[in-house]
Amino acid sequence: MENVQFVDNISFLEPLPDELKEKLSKMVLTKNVAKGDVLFQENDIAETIFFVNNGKIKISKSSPGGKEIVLDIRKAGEIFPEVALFSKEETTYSASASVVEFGSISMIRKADLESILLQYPELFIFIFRTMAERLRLSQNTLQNVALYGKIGSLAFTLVRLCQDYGEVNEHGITIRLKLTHEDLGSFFGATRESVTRMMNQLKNRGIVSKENGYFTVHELDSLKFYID
Amino acid sequence: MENVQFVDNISFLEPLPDELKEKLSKMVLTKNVAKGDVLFQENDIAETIFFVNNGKIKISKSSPGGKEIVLDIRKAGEIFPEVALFSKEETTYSASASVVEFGSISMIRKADLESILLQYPELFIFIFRTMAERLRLSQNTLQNVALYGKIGSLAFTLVRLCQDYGEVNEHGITIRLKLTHEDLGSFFGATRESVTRMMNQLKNRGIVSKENGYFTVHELDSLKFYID
DNA sequence: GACGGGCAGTGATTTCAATCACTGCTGATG
DNA sequence: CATCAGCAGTGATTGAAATCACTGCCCGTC
Repeated sequence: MENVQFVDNISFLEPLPDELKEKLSKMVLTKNVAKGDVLFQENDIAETIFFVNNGKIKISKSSPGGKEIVLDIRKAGEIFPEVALFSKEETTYSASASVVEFGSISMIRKADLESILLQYPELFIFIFRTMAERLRLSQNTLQNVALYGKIGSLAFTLVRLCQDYGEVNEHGITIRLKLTHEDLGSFFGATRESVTRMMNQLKNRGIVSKENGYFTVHELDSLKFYID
Repeated sequence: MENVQFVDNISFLEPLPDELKEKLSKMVLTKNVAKGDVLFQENDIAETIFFVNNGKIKISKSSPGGKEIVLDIRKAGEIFPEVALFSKEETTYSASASVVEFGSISMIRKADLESILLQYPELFIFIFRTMAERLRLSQNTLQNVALYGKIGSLAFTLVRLCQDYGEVNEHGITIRLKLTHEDLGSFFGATRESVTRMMNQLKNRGIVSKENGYFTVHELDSLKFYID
């Protein structure tokens, strides 16, 4: 069954008693998604919560002028948007979600997941913690963008991506996400050209390099130096 | 009793059954605080959660260079830092808290409040919602700082302060918080001089004015125009 | 193997905001 | 009521990053 597979993909559901797992499985709808697919847009009514079984989902907000800020990229095993849980009827999503790497997602109605959470506080606590981490991240990013300049924000973003998507190897930490300079800039509001210039600095100092589309950080500590 | 008073001050505790209220009252310590008092610093071990009975508490992060970013100002009836609840042992506060308007606060051990929350899911949901709102706010601020310039951020900050601290009167909405230009700038990372120049623009256009230390917004819609 | 699209690199210029260096005002305090 | 501290206002200058306008490269595909 598709949906039995789903429960196994999402590790934090593991501690659930079999009975609840069964129940959950019946509540979700699983489907494949392709790069570029839009799961929801900012201001749509928030009725559905998503689990990522596979692939990568970009959570972002954009301005009428076409500029975009990426709040997060969710990967297998993660849930989004937790922020919509337990919100009032008619609350809207506060960001958009689109697929950046094809995969599979499972969808559940907000109210259904809420009732499961109330039956199983351990899960509720897990989601609470997840949201607390997002809040910390968002506030840290804000601090960087507001207090340190663009280079500080770039360094912060690279460190963060190393944590979430880093793969340690003999050269350092490789970020397992295909990213252009423009993509990087959209994490903190810098233009492609600015990112290019800043990355050249980092490259010349031997801190970062790029090979076939993936960035590798050679000196994580030097990056942290830029942050404070 | 001090602590019976405390429970009445915090409106979201109201739906609690008397028995739990009683229990809570025994767990909290209430004390008066004066302007400038520091309740905790970033990186202190997070063991205590606070309720504001009275007064205003500033939640902020600062840089080694002495610059500061204000994440929020909490007022009577609010709780902080929710983000620390259910965190692992030894987790530290991610921001500092200091008193900007004297008043009274009640303190409770993190673990004690957690156990109450688990016994009373309605409260847990309330806190969850509060945190979701903070996350939205933080992400919106980030969007503003990164995508719209400083004027956009200033406008956003004024709108936000109107919502949280606004008092509607014949002239418009007066923000019931004593704020200097420097204070305003610290919400989004601008210097005093920049805020002065931008505020002059807004003043000349009749959008905002300041009388004995309090800002009044005359045209909220014009401000929103700066945001998008 | 030629073509075209998407991304990176780079110089020149402009724009926005920080910084520096003052003056002026106001309200609290001895 | 004189003094002083803290905040606001303002011009000049500097600096960081955006914008504009290109060139060059790599890679997929026709």
